[in-house]
This record gives sequence, structure tokens and C-alpha cells, in this order.
Amino acid sequence: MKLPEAYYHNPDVVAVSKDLIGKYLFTSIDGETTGGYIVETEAYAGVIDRASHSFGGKVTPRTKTMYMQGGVSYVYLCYGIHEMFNIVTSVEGQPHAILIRAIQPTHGLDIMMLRRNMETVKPNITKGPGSLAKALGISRKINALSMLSDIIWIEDRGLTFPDEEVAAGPRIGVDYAGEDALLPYRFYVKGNIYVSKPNK
DNA sequence: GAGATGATTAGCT
DNA sequence: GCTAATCATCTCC
Repeated sequence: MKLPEAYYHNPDVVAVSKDLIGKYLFTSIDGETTGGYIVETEAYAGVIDRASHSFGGKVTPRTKTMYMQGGVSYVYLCYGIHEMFNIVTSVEGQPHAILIRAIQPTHGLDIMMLRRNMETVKPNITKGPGSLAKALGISRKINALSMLSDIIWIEDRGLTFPDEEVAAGPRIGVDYAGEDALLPYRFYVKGNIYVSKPNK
């Protein structure tokens, strides 16, 4: 069953990031349903987080999505090539978001292979935020869309990982953020082959 | 209107 | 390990 609207209103974005590990993310785009369970996330904690687009309360046409009430998507283009998929959390006016960095695919593997131009299923089919978005068919058309829509949603299927199998560490690719780059806002399943970068 | 840059990835050495 | 690819967005004029 889909996670309820209230799940996304939690003001503690770091706690939600950890809780999302093991939840199932689905998309239904162009008539094709694809999905899998989340194995890696990163929290971006609003105006006080130097690594976040919304640091210092910055509002632009792009980042205004982050200020919406929790429960919508935030998709943007990075490096001119890669779409990144985030989930906005907390209440309106609090620009909290969670970057989904990797999932373990369970549904629509053949569709993902087509989208990724791959002949066989390899771990890197959904490893890393850019790859994951492409495999699931996520594009900027999906920006600011409700997570309870029929296009994109998250389900709780009862899968959980014990604390000792979920690791926390510094976020990836945010070296420019100074001390905030060291915050343990990244969560991942230890040893999972779909987790990007260090996974031990 | 122009110039700089990034929450990355794939491919080559 | 290193680096090119590639463009929307942001910042200043």
C-alpha cells in the first residue's frame, strides 16, 4: 500500500531518509510500470544545510519546489546530462528533500534495460541517482508531482532492514559544502550491490 | 545577454 | 584513477 500523505510531513528529514530504506518506489510512465526497493538515500536539510540548493533560504524558479508541503517530487538536471530524483518532506516553507541514490530493481526489469540501452541486467542499471532516474523514466516533467499520484509513488511492503545493516556516512559529491559535507546524512544498506560508491 | 558551474556518469588509460 | 560530455540554471551586467 502507498505511504500516506502524513508520512511525508515529518519535520525530521534525516529520520525519514533512514526510514525510506527498504520502501518500494514505483513509477508508471508511458504505460510502463517499473520499481524496486530503496537501498540508498541522502537527506538535504533545508536552509541551514550548505549542500542544499535551498541553503540560506534561497528561492528560485527551480528550488521553489523544495518549499512545497512534503509529499511531492523534486526533479532537476545536473551537469547538463543527469536528472536527479528527490522527495520533498516536512511542511510548506521548510525546503527539506531526500535524494534517492539507488534502488534494487524488482519490477519492469525489461523496461529498465530498454531505457538504459543495456542488453543484460547489471547492478549499475539503477546504481547512482542519474542512472536510477533514467531506468525509472523520471524526467523534469515529473517535477512537483504528488507522491500519491498514479505516475509515481512509494509503497510499504513490510520490508525492513535491522539497524546493523543500515549504515550512515557523509554525502557524495558535495565537497563544496565545507563542514556540512561531513554530516552523516547518507543512508545505505551495507554491502548491497546496487549501492553507489563505498557500501561497506 | 553572456559567463560560470554542478546533489554525475561512462569510458578510456 | 582521470576526464570529457553537455545544458539548465543562476549571477551579474
